[in-house]
Amino acid sequence: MKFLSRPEEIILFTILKLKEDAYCVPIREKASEISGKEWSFGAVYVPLHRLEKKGFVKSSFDDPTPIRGGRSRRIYKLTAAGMKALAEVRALHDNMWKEIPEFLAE
Amino acid sequence: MKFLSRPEEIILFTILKLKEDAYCVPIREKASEISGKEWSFGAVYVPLHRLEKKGFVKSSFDDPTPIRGGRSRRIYKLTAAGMKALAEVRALHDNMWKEIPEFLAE
DNA sequence: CTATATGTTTTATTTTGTAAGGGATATAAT
DNA sequence: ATTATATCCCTTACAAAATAAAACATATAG
Repeated sequence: MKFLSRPEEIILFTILKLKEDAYCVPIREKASEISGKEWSFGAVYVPLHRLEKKGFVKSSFDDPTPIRGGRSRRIYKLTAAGMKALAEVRALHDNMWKEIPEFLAE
Repeated sequence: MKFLSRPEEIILFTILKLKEDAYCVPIREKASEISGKEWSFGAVYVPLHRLEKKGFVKSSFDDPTPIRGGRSRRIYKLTAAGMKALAEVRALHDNMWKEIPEFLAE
């Protein structure tokens, strides 16, 4: 197996959706929203670091003077490789399920 | 997170597809076919046992006199809970991706 | 100068994934 | 009969990943 794990997939996906605002706090919120489950910070950070190590995301501290307090934000962006990995896992799922009628999903 | 892992999903899915013939050897073959990657026996067995422990599959030795040699086969079947878990993960994926245009997947 | 809001990061534990090898039994070949 | 071969099951030991919980950092408000 060399596919993205499910948490990795969800995290990459939220980064894709959040665009400019993809830093830890909203990533965690959006991931919770999408999946309907609570995500701890560790559940976001640890995979995120791994994804960066693998070259699937790239990060930068994009905000030298934050508006309200707290440290500057580390913004994440998908790389081309990350995009490809996401697409791969999407295609896997779509191919798997495409012949199975919907009612099995309920 | 409480979703099926990706290997768990794929294994449950192959059991669903194989119906009566869902024992280890063909499960492994079909999983390889679906995912396009090699699966070791351990990669099938260990998750399979875990799935049984959790009540997502049920197994029985269904073949007292095998045709060609070897031991009798352990046949796996999805339980209602397994079906539900599979459907849940399918729905998660479908909801996630439904608004994202196809071309992002290529 | 303390409290609060906002974010990041690490650590320790549990869970999961994988490769490699061992054991069992029925038929085929000699 | 004895050996070989084909099928299949199962375990174990190691590696990787997921998660919860807590620690750390700093800008602004009072």
